[in-house]
Amino acid sequence: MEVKEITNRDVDFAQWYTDVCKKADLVDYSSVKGSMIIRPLGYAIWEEMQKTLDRMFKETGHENVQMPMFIPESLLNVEKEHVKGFAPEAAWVTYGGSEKLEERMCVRPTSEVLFCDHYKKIIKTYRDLPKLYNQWCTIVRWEKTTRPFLRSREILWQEGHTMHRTAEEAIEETLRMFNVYKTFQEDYLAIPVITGRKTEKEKFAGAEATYTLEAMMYDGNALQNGTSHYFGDHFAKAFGIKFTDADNTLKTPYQTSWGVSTRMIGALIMVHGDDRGLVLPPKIAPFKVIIIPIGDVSEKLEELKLSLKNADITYKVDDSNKTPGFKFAEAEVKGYPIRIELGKRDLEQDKVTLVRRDTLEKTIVSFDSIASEVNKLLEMMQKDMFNKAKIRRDSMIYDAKTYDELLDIAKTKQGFVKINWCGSEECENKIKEDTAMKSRCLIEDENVTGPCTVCGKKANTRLYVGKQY
RNA sequence: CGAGAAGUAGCACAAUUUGGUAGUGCACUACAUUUGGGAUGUAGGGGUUGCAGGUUCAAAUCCUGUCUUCUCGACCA
Repeated sequence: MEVKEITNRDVDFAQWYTDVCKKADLVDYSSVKGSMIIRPLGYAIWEEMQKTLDRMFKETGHENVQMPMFIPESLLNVEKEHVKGFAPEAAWVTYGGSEKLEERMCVRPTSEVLFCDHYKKIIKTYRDLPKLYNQWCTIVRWEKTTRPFLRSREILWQEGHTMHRTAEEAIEETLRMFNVYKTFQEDYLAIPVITGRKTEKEKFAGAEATYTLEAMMYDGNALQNGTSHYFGDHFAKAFGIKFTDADNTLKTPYQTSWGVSTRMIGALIMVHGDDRGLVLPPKIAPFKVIIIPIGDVSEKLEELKLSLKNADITYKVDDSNKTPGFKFAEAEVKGYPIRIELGKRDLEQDKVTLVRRDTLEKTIVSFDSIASEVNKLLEMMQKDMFNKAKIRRDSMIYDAKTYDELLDIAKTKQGFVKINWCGSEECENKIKEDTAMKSRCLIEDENVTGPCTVCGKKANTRLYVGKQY
């Protein structure tokens, strides 16, 4: 296996990202534009994400289902804001075999309408509520510009769709799942996220409110890393979903949806990676440890494997015929949290060398204490990675009081900017035209002092703006 | 979708200007020796030059179309 130079992260971030994706064997391109091949390491990371999230979904009462992949045009047309948002990027099926279809069908770009169509049939009484469904699937959006993990035409994701008896319950659900995402991203991916509501302009097509998780990449750009939507009863009304409540009157239920995708893998790369390649937070790494035997140490290797296994530490062994230096470099590209160098020199004193991937710091420990030392390091590393990312992010958040200040920051710095905002779309558009920055989310826990940073009129909220992927 | 660039072995490239046997390095395979930061020796394998047409005695090379990738913009979970 070849390990080649990776472009310097500070010289050309875009090229660095592509290099890491390819050289860590996460993805490959295919002959299908905009669809990526997720290779074993990339997919294993996704499986780790799925495993944890699926558990969290089930702990909060959700059930998995599988919906159709195709949406007849008439069904997509039922909710008009929704169609307007998604029709421009829908892929259409017009033939079945050699026969032209009477009604064309799009490949689902998201499944709200399919769930509604189904909910209409199965919700009759308040006793049927809430309905808490989730599906793991792929969706298709005909994106024009694509990049591995960040934006593709075929998206591997999870979408939760729920129906509730009251608006309050639905809002509670929207926020509950929003918090599940936040916990997952911060505790498992070690990615600090900024959370808040999207502006009217940026919210999901058909939603009443969209809550977003915004992560800052190493280069200061934002990546929307997950969303949770409250729909009110728009879709339910459009679809005619009704239930009999306890007071024997017909009512319309309230709806939510929420999703995260393999885009999170892109975030993982761009938040934690370095010039040597991928750096995986221990909790999401498919293998916590890579063992590199140096010379003939087969007897001790078996012993080591057993003690890791007994401690439930997942590992891989690189027993190829390469030189140690080569194996070290490759282990670094692939981001294994801990490398164990098992060589004769240390073993003579009953020691082994542990190297943590994030700091490349070496620790020499006694052979008998490996498992507990590894666990200690993994735990420390998980915390350190989060803190490091948070410190960097916080140092790249600016506050602009005046429009000139905003323009200056946009020109000379990278990162997010906090501003005062009057709430008008004109001001959002102006920022975008002048700086290429878009609204990230509202800042609801800060008081507004002073006028709108853009137009100088009365501001009624604080807002994060920033460039995005 | 607009502007620009590029596609020759797994990768990086040469041969294209001036049409004439597709080549180099790394990687790969076998064996041996090695092993604490990208090994060494010996012997080997791998190509319808992105794809489709056209011009020509002859096309990697010239012409047309098309696809894919990258960069920037527009669009966008």
